[in-house]
Amino acid sequence: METHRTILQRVSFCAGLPDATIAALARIAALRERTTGSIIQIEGEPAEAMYIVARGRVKISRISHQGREQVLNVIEPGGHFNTVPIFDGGPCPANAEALTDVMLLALPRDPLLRVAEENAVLALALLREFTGRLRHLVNLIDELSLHTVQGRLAGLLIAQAKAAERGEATPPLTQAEMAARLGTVREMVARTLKSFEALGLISLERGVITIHDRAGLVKMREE
Amino acid sequence: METHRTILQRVSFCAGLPDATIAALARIAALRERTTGSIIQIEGEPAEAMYIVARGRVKISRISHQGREQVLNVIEPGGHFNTVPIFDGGPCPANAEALTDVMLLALPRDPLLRVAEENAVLALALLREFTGRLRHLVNLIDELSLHTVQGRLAGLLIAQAKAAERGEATPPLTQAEMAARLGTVREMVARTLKSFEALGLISLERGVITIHDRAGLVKMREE
DNA sequence: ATTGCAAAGTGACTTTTGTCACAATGCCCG
DNA sequence: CGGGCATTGTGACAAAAGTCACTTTGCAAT
Repeated sequence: METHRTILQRVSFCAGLPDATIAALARIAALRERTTGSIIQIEGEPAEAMYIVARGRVKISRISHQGREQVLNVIEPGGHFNTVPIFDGGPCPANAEALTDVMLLALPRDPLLRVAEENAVLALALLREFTGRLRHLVNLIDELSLHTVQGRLAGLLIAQAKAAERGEATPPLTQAEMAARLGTVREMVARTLKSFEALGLISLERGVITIHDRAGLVKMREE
Repeated sequence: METHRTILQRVSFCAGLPDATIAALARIAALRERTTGSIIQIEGEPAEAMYIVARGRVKISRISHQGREQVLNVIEPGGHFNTVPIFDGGPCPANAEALTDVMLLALPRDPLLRVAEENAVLALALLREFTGRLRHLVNLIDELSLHTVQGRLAGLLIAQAKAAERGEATPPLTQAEMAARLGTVREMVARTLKSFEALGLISLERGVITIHDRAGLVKMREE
C-alpha cells in the first residue's frame, strides 16, 4: 500500500491533493506490469480501469484500416490514460501500447468514481488535467490541418530539443516513430530531414540529430 | 435572474444538478448578445469568462497564417465554450465567432471556480462534458490524419443526415463551410461532391444534397 | 568475424490536394 | 425587373504527400 502511495504522490494531478484523497486512491489501486510492445487497451473495447504510469512509457494511438498509425500522445511516468472512458462510461477512444516495460497503477472504475464524488478537489484536479489534453489535441489538429509535413517535423524537432533541455531523458525517436506522430510516412520524414540538413538547419548522424539553426527551424514550422 | 435559470436548465451539463447549484450559477451569470459574424474570442487572448450559448450558434476554429481555417466545433444552444482557459488559467485555445445572432450567458472566471469548488457534482458534470470534447477531437484527428478528403466528406454527409433525422434544424452548409470543417478547400469539396453524384451516391441541387445510397457513402467514409 | 535485422537513404512514379482564374447560377433587394 | 453578390462549377496546373522497390548502414548476437 505504501508503494501505491509514493507512486501517486508523483502523479501530475495528485499534486496538492489532501492526504486523505491520495490514501483513498491508494486503497483502490492495483499494480500491473506489462512488457515492451504489449497492448494495454484496444480502441472500441470497454474500459474497466484508468491507468497511471509509474514506470516506462505508453503510446496512445489510432490506427487506420490500411494500417497507418497516428500517435495521439505518449504518456510518461506520472501521467495517466484511459481516463475518458472511465468518466463517461463509453468505449476506449484509442489504442494503448507499452513502448517499454511498464509498471501501471490501475484504478478501477466504480471505486474511482466514488472517490471523485466525495472529493471535489480530485474532480477539479482532473478537470485541469483534461484541459491540458484538450489543448494538446487542438494543437495536433492545427498542425495536421494547417501545416505541411515540413512544418510539423520542424515543430517536432524543436519540441524534442526543448524536452531535452528540460532534462527529460527521451530516447531518440526513429524516423518511423516520428512519422507516426506527424501523421505521415517514414520516407517523407527521411527526405524532409535531408532537406533540413541541406539547408544547414541540422546535421544527421545515425540516431542523433543536431540542431544548428533553431531560428531557421522555427521559421520552417510556420509552413 | 429567472431567465438565467431557465437558460441554465437547458444546458447539457446542468442536467441532474441540484437546484442550489444551478441557482448559484444563475447568480453569477450575465447575459450578452452578439450579432452574426462578430468575434467573441481570439486565440491566444486571456479569457475572463466561460460562455453558454442560449440562442444561436458559435463557431470554434483555428486559422493558419495563410488564412486557412479549421473548424474545431460548432456550439449549439445548450452548449458552452471557452471552458478550457477558465479552468487552467491559460490563453484561449481557439477563435470563437458568432455564426448567427447569439445570446450568451457569461460565467466569469473566479466566481465560477468558487462554485465548482463547493459543488463536486458540477465538477464531475464538467468532467463528463470534457470527455465528449476529447472524443470529438480524437475523431477529428483520426479523420484528418487517416482519411482522404473523400472519406471525410462522406462522413460529414452522413453526420448531417443523422442530425437531420434527429430533428436538429441545421441550416444547410455551404461548400466553403464544409471545407473549413474538413480541413480542405472549397474546390475539393465541389469536385468530390460531383464525383459522389457521378457515382449515384447523392444528387445535388443548389443548397440541397440528397443521399441516395447511404451504404455507399459509409463505404466511402473508410477511405 | 559473419550473419541477421532494424533503421535509414533514395530514385521514380502515382495520387491527392491545393491554387488560380474564370464562368455560370440563382437569389435577394432596391 | 435588373444588378449585385454569394455560391457553385471547372479546367489547367503546381505542389505536397504517399507508394514501391531497392540499397545501404551499422549495431548486435551467435
